[in-house]
Amino acid sequence: MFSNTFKTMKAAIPIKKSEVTRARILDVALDLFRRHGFEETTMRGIAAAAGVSLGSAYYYFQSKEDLVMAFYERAIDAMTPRMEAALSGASHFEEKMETLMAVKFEYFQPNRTFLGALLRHSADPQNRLSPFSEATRHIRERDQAYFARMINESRDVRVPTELAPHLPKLLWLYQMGLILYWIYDRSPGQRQTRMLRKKSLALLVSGLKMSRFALLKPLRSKIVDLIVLAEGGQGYDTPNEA
Amino acid sequence: MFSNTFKTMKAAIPIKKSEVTRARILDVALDLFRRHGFEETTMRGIAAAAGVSLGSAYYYFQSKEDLVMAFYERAIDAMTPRMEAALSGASHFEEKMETLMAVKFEYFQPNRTFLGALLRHSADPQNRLSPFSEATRHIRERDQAYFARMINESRDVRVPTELAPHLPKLLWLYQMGLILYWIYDRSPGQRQTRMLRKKSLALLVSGLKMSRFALLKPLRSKIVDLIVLAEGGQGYDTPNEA
DNA sequence: GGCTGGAAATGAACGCGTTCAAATAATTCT
DNA sequence: AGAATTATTTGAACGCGTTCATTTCCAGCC
Repeated sequence: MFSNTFKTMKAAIPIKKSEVTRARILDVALDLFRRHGFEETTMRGIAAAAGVSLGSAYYYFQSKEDLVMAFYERAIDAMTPRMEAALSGASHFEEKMETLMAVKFEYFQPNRTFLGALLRHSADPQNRLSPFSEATRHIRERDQAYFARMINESRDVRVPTELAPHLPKLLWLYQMGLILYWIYDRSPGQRQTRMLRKKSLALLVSGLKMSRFALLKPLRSKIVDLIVLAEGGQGYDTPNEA
Repeated sequence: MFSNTFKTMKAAIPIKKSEVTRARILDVALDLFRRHGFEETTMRGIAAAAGVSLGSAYYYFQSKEDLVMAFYERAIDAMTPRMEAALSGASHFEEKMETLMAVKFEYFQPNRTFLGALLRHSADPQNRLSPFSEATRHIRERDQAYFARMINESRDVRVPTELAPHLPKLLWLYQMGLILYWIYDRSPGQRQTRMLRKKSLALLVSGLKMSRFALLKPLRSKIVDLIVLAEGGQGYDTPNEA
């Protein structure tokens, strides 16, 4: 079973040959995606460049989209330690948020163009590649957990209790929006997005601070109401008037 | 050239035969889309059902997506009189907004499912079918003009002058968001969306009314700032700090 | 009538993602 | 060891959207 388990050696590292092949196909594919874009890259091209038959490529990846899913997984794994560092490196909420997002933007930078081909299905929760799909749920939740941690570990921002449980999802959504904007940002060096990141985050922070004002209680409640309604909807039996 | 120009009749209406064929293909296509969905319907199937060859279908419509574009055009033409009626029928802002959106939801109702197949590219402004694309610009602008009119004709809502020029686009965006939500709303009868429409509109209206408070001036300015930054970006040379 | 040029119509062919029955290689069982 | 089972590999084939060289149609002109 282990092709690298030499008969004469005891301590060979058990890496399946198939996993090497799988990794090679993925590497080649991502390289081609980055260089020529998602659409332009064909499965036949990937197979040829990886030195396998077309059928073999499909043996390891059920579809072309699956290659992108594998990229997703790889990305979140690679970003995890950097996100940890970002969280412990900063102390204030705004700074934490900033560095957390910087990790993502830096990591996705080389893949920005082909990431677009992927996120253009983002509005469709039915599509596997959508950030809202069932297939990406584990990635999404793992990601949102970081925002939750970030909120808990920030002592400078106090969130109203009714808003607190929804904040991780909201921040994640905010981040997705920025990434989406970034992908289609045609300004040189995407400085448009950089500006938007800075200004919107500042606004977000002041909004969060404002959200505690007692005067805004009714408005806040209505907003939370709306969030609950919009996000879940698993058969809440909502009364006619709120 | 005019096949329905009978030799013995003078006043025959000059409808090109080709236009009849074109319309027939479109009718058949939309019918199939509605009944079986966009993906499931093939160009070969459309051609067969319309009684033309595959090549002919492509003679009239450059692509499968073009059929959807034609649907768009047809939709906005059909909705125009109803939107006029909606605007003049109501007097208050909230009511106008409500009826205006009701027109859309009613018209799109029978096409809800296949509209999804189309709007799932909505996040990609490069895609022709996206509501943000260059190809749909004329539809979008024509649509936004209705929101502009609605604001002007509503005497019960006064909008801060700095916010006013952006409001049509914002309202249009709000509407697009609701439609998108509606399309993927899996609750029975999409009552989830109905609730969301009601509550979010109420919140929107109170938000608009609040936006005039002098106390909120700095916040408002920052938001407008953000809107300007996000929407255009045609090379604004924005200073470092705002 | 025949001629002509553009509009309309055609079906074969291409490249694509994907599927699949079959062949081959590797591993496990006896 | 050999047999049985499982993992991997293969290329042909399918259905799709799309393209294109070619043919058919038809109104206007001689």
